[in-house]
Amino acid sequence: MVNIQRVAKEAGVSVATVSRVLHDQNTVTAKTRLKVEETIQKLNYQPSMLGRNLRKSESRLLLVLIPEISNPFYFDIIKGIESFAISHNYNILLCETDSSPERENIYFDLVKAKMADGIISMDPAVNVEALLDLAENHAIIQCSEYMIEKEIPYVTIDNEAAAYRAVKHLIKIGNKKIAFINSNQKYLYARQRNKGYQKALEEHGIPVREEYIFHTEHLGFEYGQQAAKKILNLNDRPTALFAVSDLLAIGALKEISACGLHVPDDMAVVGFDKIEFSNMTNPALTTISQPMYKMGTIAVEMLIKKLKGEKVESVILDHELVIREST
Amino acid sequence: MVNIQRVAKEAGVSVATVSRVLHDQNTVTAKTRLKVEETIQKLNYQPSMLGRNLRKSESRLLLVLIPEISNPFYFDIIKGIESFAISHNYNILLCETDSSPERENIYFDLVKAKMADGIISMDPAVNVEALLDLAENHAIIQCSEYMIEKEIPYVTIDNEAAAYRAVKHLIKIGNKKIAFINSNQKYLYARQRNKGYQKALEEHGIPVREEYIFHTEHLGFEYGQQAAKKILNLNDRPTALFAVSDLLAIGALKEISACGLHVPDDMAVVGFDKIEFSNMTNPALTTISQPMYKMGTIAVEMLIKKLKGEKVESVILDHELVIREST
DNA sequence: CTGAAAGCGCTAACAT
DNA sequence: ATGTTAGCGCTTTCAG
Repeated sequence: MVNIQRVAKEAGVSVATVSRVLHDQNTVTAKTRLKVEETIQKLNYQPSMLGRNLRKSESRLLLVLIPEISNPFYFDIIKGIESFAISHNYNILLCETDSSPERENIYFDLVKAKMADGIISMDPAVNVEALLDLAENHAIIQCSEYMIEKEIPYVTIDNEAAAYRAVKHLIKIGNKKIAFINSNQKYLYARQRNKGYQKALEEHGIPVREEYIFHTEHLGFEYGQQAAKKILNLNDRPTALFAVSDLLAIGALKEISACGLHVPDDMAVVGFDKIEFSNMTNPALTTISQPMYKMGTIAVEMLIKKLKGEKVESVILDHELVIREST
Repeated sequence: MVNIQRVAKEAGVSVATVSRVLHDQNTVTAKTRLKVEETIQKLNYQPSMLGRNLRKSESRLLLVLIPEISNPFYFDIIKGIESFAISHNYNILLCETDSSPERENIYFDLVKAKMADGIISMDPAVNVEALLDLAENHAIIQCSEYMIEKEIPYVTIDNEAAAYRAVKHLIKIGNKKIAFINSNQKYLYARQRNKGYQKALEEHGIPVREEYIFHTEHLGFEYGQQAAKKILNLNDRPTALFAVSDLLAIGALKEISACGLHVPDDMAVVGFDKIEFSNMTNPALTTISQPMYKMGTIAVEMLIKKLKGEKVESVILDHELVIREST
């Protein structure tokens, strides 16, 4: 392996000068610079980041914690994160936690061991204690999910307002019996969306019926199917349903048509997230769209600021209702 | 930051002893070990990987190159890679190349700069020259895609046999006019699957009709839709279609039902990959399943072997035909 | 404008 | 069983 010493010797200069050339410092004569650059070419020298990292005590690696790599909700966020990070000379380590504390710990340890500089956490099931603990000495940003009253900066949308908007849309087009497929209430976003659901109903004088509200353990097609099955078996069958995730809504769509019913005539359906699939279903899904890509870029921007020691403020972004064929 | 020196001083031993305790070497007295362990606890010492990495000249980071993070084809492969890697103390840097050479180069440079130890390439559009060049001095494995006659080890399935199997199934259930949605022939897998398609037809005395073969630039729903549109407009309309990717097949499904036609009665459809979503379509998609997870674990296993300097052999895995409602 | 040298935190060969 | 020490490759301060 050819190192900086070797280049210096070959070019007849000191390692300091090679380093200066490498970093575009103007304190080098054109002539010296040329000589060094030629030598670098000739020897095909590539500076090792290992040395650099140790010296500067940084890794330029950022961790992104997500529960499941296959959840399409994260795709565009990750794209945003990646593009911003790369353009600022950071790399992204995508970490699938499976919402398991052990798995999470591996990644937390990576930061403690200086193998990564900071974390963007998108796992709603993250171990809060551990995260807060880590945040004392390390740069951490939460994306999409967050903790009220805690000092970890976050970027998110207004979940309550978004759910309210979705349900209000269902009411406007004539539905009064609206089922709600929510995920586990231990997640803040689930509680907030539940609030939005209830608020919309109450505002229109529609009583909230507990038997219309369902909770799923995970976000996946099959959980949507199961919930839909229960909804369809209800005595006083709802005419519409709102699911907190497109995945759940798509599963429900499948179940509804499997029962020979028609969307939206027999049952209107609204999802959440506007994942790409949601336009491929039959009928195409009405859903809430979040500015994913932007959320990603903002999250890294905040993280990099934090890494520099700057003060960062949390951000709440706008959402949109995308009306398609399912309502 | 508390370092090994500090621990050594505090515990009244040498840094070597601390290092020995850290690495579970038995050459340390129980008493000394205890003292050191207590000190580590007390100071909350966490060894820095930066120092370790420089010293050992390794990063324990593996790159996984994929064209698109959102392509479900890769999900289980990645899961397999991750679990095997983590259990062997490696971490995975998932790299989205967008099939762009510039983007790819960023990652190749990461390896050259010793920031990563090796690469698993799954990008069929990878810059072959650059990859072969890199492979001269670095550990590289190809997964799913590969190069014939080149020395980079790979793990894959028999694409020709799989396509042959799919088309033969369509013939068996009574189809003679079978359209084929392939991706760009510049990819080896596309050429191999094309061979399988032709072989099945020829074996049953069915002439290969050029107008039944379509090529898409990318693998995405919308490309499948477009191709299906053309197929449906054909004078002598096919009664079945085989797509080289579930994504394409699902797009086709959407288009077919949008035209008021019925699958499988008017048009039987077979996909490829058995992505999760392929079971959520209406009707559920018949498809070819590859042992993704296993492919992933084998790929890392090969890479780690290579890193150790061992000789590795390429592997070809089995596939399966999963018959569902679309045929 | 350039060079010498310290040192980032760790491992491991060698010495005791 | 434990300590001493060189050195991984780099950046940066200080001197000249």
